[in-house]
Amino acid sequence: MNQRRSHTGRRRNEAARRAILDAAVALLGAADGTPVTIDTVAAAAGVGKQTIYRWWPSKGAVLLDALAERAAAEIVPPDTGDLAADLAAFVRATFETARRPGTLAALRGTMAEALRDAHAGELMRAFAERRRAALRAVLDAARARGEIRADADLELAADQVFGVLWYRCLVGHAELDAASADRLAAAVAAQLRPVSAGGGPGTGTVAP
Amino acid sequence: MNQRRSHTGRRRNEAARRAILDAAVALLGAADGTPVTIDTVAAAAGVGKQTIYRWWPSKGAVLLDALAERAAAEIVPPDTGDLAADLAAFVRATFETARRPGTLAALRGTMAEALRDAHAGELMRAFAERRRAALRAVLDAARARGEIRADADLELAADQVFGVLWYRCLVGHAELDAASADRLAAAVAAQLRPVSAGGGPGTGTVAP
DNA sequence: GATTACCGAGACTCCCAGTCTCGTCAAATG
DNA sequence: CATTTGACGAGACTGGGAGTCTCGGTAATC
Repeated sequence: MNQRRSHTGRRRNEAARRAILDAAVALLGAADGTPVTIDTVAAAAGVGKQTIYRWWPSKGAVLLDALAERAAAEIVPPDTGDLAADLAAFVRATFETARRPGTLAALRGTMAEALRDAHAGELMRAFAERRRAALRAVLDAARARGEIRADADLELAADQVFGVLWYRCLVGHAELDAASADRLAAAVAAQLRPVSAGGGPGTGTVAP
Repeated sequence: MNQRRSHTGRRRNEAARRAILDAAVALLGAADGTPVTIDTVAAAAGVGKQTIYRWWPSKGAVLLDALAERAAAEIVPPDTGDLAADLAAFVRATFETARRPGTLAALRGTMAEALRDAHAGELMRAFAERRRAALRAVLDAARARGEIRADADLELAADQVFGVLWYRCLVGHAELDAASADRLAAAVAAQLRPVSAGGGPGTGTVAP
C-alpha cells in the first residue's frame, strides 16, 4: 500500500527473463525427447530455479507467456477489404506459424500443462481468447462491409478454424498444410456470406 | 511362441477389469478435484496396482480403453437417407454425449495423459481415427447417394466437427450445446453439397 | 497334490513441481 | 563511501505420482 521508498535494491534482470522464455520455447520445440522441466529450463537459461518462480507462479505460466509472445508477433491480421482473401490469409498464416519446426511440440506441451494445472488452464483460456479476437477482428471488418449474413455465428466460425488447428496439432493425424488452410478458409467464408451474395459452394437454384 | 500347455493357472478376473474401467471413468468425471492416479483408481476399484499394470501398459492405456468403450456404445451412426439430417443427428449425439456430467473432464484428463505419454498418444490417435471413421461412414453413405460434391474434402469436414468438440472441451470457453451442433452440422453439410444442388447458405444467384 | 498364473497389498525407486536457504551482487539512499 | 534492499545462481529439500518388485494367498489346470 504505502511506498515510502519507490523501489530500492537490485532491479529485475531483463536478460534472464529473455533467456528463460527462449530456453522454454527451445526445449519445447527440441526434436530430441529432452524433458521440459523447470530444472532443464533453468539450466538451459543459465539461471537459478528461484529466478523463474520469482516472476512466474508456475511452469505453465512460463510456457503460456512464451507462447503468447510468439503468436502475437507472428500473425498480423490482414485487411484487404475482402472476406475470402482476409480469411485465407489469416488461416494460412496461422497454420504456417504452427507448422514451423518445434511449434507443434510447443503447442502440445503447453496444452498438456494447461490441462494439468488449473491456473495454466486459465492462462490458456485467455491466450485462446486473444487468438480468437484476432480472427474476430477480420470477421467484424467484413461484417461492417456487409459481407456477412445477419444470423451468422462468428464464434462458431472461429472455433472451426482454431478447432481444426488444435485438433490436428494435438492428435497428430493430419498436416496443417496450406491446401487445408485454403479449403477451411473458403468453407468458413462461404458459410458466413449473405444468402443473396452467393459465390460459395451452395451457389445455384434452391433445392426442389 | 511354443505353448506346450494351453493356459494353466488362474484366469483373468473379469470383475476386476470392469471395476478398474468403471473406477477410472468415475474418477475422471468426479466433480470434486479427486486426482486420477493409479493409486486412486486401484483403491476405488478395490484392486491392487499390479493388477492394473498386468493388463494395461500405462495409466493412459486404461483411460483410453475406458473412453473408447463409452464412445462406441453411446453414439450409433444415423442413416435416414439425407445428409443434412444424418449429419445433424451425428453431431448432436456427439456433443450431447460429451456434455454428459463428467465426460468433459474425462476427455480432458485422457488428452492430458495422451500428451504426457507417447504410447497413450498413439492410442488417442487410434481412438480419434475410430471416431472420424464413424462420421466418415455417414459422409460416405451420402456420397454414394450423390449428395456430396466431387472435390469435397471429407477429412477436413470431419476435423471441423471433432475440432470444435475438442477445442471447446479442452479450452472451455464455450458450451457444446445443441444449437451449436445444429449450426455446425448445417455449415458442414452446405460445404459438402454439390454446387448444383443448392439449399445451403450460399443459395441464390452468382455474385455480380 | 503339484504347478501355474492371477489376485490384493504395499514397500520401493525415479522423476519432477514447487519451496527454502545460502552467499553474492547491483541499485538506490544518505 | 557505507548501508540498505532486493534480485541473482546454486542447490538441498519436500511431496506426490508413475511404474516396479515382492509377498502371501487363491483359483484353474495337470
